[in-house]
Amino acid sequence: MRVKTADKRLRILDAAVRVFAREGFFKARVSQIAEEAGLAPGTVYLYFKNKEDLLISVFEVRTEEFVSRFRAEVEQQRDPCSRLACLVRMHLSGFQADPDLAACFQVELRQSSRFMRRGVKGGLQLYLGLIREIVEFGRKEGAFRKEVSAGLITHLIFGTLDEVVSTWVMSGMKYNLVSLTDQLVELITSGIGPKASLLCERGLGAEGGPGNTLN
Amino acid sequence: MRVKTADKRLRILDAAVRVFAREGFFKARVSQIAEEAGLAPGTVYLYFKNKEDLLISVFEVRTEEFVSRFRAEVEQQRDPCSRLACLVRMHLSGFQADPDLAACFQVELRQSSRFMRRGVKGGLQLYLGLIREIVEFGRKEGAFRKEVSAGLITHLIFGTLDEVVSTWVMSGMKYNLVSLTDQLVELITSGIGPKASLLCERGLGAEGGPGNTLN
Amino acid sequence: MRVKTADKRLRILDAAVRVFAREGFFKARVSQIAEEAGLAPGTVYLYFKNKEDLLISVFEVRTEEFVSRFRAEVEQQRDPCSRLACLVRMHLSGFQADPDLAACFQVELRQSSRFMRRGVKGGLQLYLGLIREIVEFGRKEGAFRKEVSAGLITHLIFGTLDEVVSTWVMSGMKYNLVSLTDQLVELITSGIGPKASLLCERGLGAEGGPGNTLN
Amino acid sequence: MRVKTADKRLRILDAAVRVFAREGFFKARVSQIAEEAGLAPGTVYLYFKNKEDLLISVFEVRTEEFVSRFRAEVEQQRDPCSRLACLVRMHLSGFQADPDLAACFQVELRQSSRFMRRGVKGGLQLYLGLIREIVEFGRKEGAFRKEVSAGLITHLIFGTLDEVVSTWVMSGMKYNLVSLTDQLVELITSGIGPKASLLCERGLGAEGGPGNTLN
DNA sequence: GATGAATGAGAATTCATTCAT
DNA sequence: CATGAATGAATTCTCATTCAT
Repeated sequence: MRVKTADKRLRILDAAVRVFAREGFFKARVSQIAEEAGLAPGTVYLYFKNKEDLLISVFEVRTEEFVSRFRAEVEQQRDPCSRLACLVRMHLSGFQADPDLAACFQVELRQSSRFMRRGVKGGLQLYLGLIREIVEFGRKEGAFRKEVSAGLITHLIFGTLDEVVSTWVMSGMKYNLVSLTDQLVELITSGIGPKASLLCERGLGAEGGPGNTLN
Repeated sequence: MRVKTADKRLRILDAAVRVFAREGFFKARVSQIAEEAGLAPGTVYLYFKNKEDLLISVFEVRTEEFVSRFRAEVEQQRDPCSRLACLVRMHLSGFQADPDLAACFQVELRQSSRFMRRGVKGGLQLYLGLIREIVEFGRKEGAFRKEVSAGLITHLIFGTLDEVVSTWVMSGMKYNLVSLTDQLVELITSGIGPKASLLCERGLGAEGGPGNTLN
Repeated sequence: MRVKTADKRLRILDAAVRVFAREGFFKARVSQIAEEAGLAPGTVYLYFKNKEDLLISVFEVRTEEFVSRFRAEVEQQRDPCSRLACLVRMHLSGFQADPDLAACFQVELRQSSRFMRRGVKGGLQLYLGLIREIVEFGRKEGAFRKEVSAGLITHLIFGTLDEVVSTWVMSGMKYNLVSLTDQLVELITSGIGPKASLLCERGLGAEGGPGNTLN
Repeated sequence: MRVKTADKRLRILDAAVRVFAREGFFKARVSQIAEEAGLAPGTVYLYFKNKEDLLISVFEVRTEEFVSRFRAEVEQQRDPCSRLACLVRMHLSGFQADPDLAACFQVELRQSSRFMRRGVKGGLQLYLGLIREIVEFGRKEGAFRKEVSAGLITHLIFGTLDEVVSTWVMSGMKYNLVSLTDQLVELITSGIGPKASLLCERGLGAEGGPGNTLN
């Protein structure tokens, strides 16, 4: 029973990601999500309060997965710059690997005023927390500068990643997002590293490819 | 007639900013905006195609004003770093000076799927264009690095500013946004400058004040 | 404009009586009422707050008409017993003449919890007020007793009339309701005791006819 | 098993009276009634066809109890007037003693269209039957008049009692209902005419107390 | 008999938008 | 140009009821 119940919740979440990505949040019908999950419309409301709750739950659940997966990976790196690079790469590849989820996170989710007004504390704070850990670790190790507030650095990193992914989504997801990793890390680390850019030695990879709107 | 007409258009836009900020985009009633502008509901449709067009027009019009005002100011600076600093300061102070507008731009506007899907080319591209000009100028002058794509740098700058302002809005606009200017510029320029951070000599100003969620 | 507006309100009320009587309050569709009034569904909501408000407005409007019509007639009688007889006759004939309205008042209206909880002060109080005037007048003239509270008498009269009409409605409106007038007046004025109080001299009319469930 | 089963049925009925009185028929949730009876929602449907059946069963069961209890008491009186007085007193005190039941009978029950359309033959007919027996007995004994139809008299008695109790419920059950007994009996037996028919000798008791809306 | 998770029908209502005046 | 009364499309969500366990 437990299992079947958890299973249903997940089926609804998966269906929601697909339908939200395909139709957009407002056009998406709850009945359509239910059908795609193989359930009756009313059943959705046994697991989620309403349509917006469903959208936000998608974000929360997936973000939690991301955060724990990312953290496990990140902590295998001993070098602060590598940790940052690891995060950036996973962030970009996470979305590149799941276009539906990318559309949900970068576009549809923003149409929830509850989300935009940061009425959702969980997921985003969790993610910002992970970034901040990396920042604090880098400072402790002497790899990242300490004169600028850690919060500001955290938001610079998140803001940059978010904007880059959004631009990729908007431009039709046509170019290779992950290939921007090195350039991004270089930009960010050279900014937050105390000395010049040679601390983090990374060759600057190829651009995202043809049509890269970020060029 | 011309004047009165332009006047009405402006009155509607001003009313819209207030009502959108106060009620949020979806709760905002067109009839309420009309009333606040001293007009009948139908009249709004003589000037704007629909409610979303009104929201986006607010963005376009205000952004155009911003861009031309910012550009005039920016171009008075001869030094690339100063130009960047000027932009950052104006961006932050522009929103700090008009909380209603800030709420509109950072929260309500995102609820327009047309905006989020970048169906709006004008305003945002204009603003990104202004940032890019500064970046290109800095590169030409040898103050900003050339190994990383200018587009990426542009998005780093915009993404960071946008995230910082969003965070300020969400946290209740309680701290001083403008006072973050120097730290932000330092972060950005030290990242994008070819050599170490001493190119742009700026003292790191005070933090945003108590309750600054960016710390 | 005024006239057309008033006209629409009336058209809606008339349509509502018909639809409520035909379908019952809950089965009645607002869209059906609108259609029967030759209007769009939304228009109903320009004149009435919601479906229940429509039902209650039917009651209020019609009761006000009844009360002013009844009062005009009643006051032409100089004798208290005649006044009472006049009221009873008009009450019964009012419903007998309009079966749809009878169904609305005796059945559908009771399904509004707002009405049943006496959330509606206007109409019913108005009608009870009219009955009470007759009672007070009769007491002043020495025709009605003073040892029993006027309120109780008022409710005896109203309760009896209401129950008699309800019974008639429920039994299919098959017998002649008005013909019960004289018996009712006699009962009310003289009670069920054996000797006819000859104060109010009225022959006892025929029964309501075949199938009269009140026999 | 039998006993436990009957017990559950009763627990459901008791819970229903409380919930209907507290929430009103429509707002009342079957699951809430079940919970209050210490059972699962589905179990209610082993004992009752549906929610309306539950409401009507409350009425039927309680009315049957009333009728047999009232009849036993009434028949101990040998005098027709005393029988009537006994009925009136028991009717009033029955409701006064159980405010939840009063709310159910006078308000919620009327919201059942099946009840209002007299789709329920049992309980009400039973009660009307009891009243009628008293009327017929009074006629046989020469205490009640024969010129008026017994049915009409029955309905006068019931309508008056019903209206008086309804008014008491609506006004918040604040005054003493039972103390109206004597006045009511006097009114019914002797009418509203001026001279007290001394047939039924009963002192006119005190009014219902302060705030009595029947005054 | 008892359970309670799942069902799915069903319509009131809002409000952006129109267009006759 | 301006009005504002009228329109009508469009869908979430509830909760009584069922039935597999």
